[in-house]
Amino acid sequence: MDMEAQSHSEHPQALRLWLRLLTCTQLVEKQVRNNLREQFDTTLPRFDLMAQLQRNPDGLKMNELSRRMMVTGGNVTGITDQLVVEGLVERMDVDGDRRAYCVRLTVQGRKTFADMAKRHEEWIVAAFDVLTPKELDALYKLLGKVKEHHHAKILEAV
Amino acid sequence: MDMEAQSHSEHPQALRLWLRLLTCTQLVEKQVRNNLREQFDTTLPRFDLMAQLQRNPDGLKMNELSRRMMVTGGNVTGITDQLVVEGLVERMDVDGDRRAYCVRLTVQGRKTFADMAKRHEEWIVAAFDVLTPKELDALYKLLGKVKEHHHAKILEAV
DNA sequence: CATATTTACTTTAAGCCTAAACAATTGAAG
DNA sequence: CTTCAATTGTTTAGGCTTAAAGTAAATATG
Repeated sequence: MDMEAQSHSEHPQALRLWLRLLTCTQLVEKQVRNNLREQFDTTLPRFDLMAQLQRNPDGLKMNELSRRMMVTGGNVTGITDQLVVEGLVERMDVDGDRRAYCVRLTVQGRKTFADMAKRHEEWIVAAFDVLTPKELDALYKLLGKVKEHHHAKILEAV
Repeated sequence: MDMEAQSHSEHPQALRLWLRLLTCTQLVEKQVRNNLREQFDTTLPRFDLMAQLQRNPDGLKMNELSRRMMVTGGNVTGITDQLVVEGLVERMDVDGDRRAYCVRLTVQGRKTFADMAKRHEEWIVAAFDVLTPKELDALYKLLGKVKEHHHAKILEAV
């Protein structure tokens, strides 16, 4: 029994798809959150922020983190504060712009993230291992159309 | 530029798929949240709770709402409190169990929800109208496999 | 240079969400 | 009946998230 279990039959296919998309995402996401909490005593937002920094070893400015993570700047401030207290990231001054910070993983942060990322990948692979490589690819491409469509509509509105 | 834009090429296909699934869900969800706020001055959790009650005109107990919405009981308490203050739902006593409440839409709640649901359906249809009916169905079925797989793993763990 | 606008980040208030602890009731077992 | 366990719902503390307002610095414009 979950959110989509009772969608009315007269609902258009798009609505049923949306509920199922939401259900799938939430199932996987809840699993990841639980695992991060139980196995590493951390949270998904902190993991996501560190993942961005891992991909950008020279560091990122707060607004770049905000854009990449698709969350507000105030949110990045709070998560970064926590990670600084935990000693996993550091704020570095930016030459030539005293307004900005450059956020980087610390040595400890890189080590900690590497451990988490390894397990995280296993969880994700397990979540989708019911699909064949062909199905995985088909799903990826279909979602790509949805994503591009959304992007196009945003531009059109401007 | 979003969360999946920089996933490393050596990442397995499952990881790339997960990031894209998350991105798509967040794009649509953010749009729905914004529309609900701007056009109806309400939130997605309140809309979701009312949607459950709309499908169950005789009302639902708190724990049934919790299960269907896939959130904790404490969360349902908070959202219900808000909707009661707004006059959109009411708590009814349950005969024979003085612990439980039965939550129902009020007359005003049914009217308000009907307006919102109409617009909500339009937003969702628009979000996926880039897909043909065949593609919609294919996506629905692929996600169904993922969902059932997850369900099966939960049972297996017991 | 001086003013005005934009940019980068933080703070605040409010709501969502969870896990854990709590209170009250029900039901089961002796 | 009595006691113990399970169920139902709430409360609490802490973290995430946003929109909006605020601060400080950079930049554009006259």
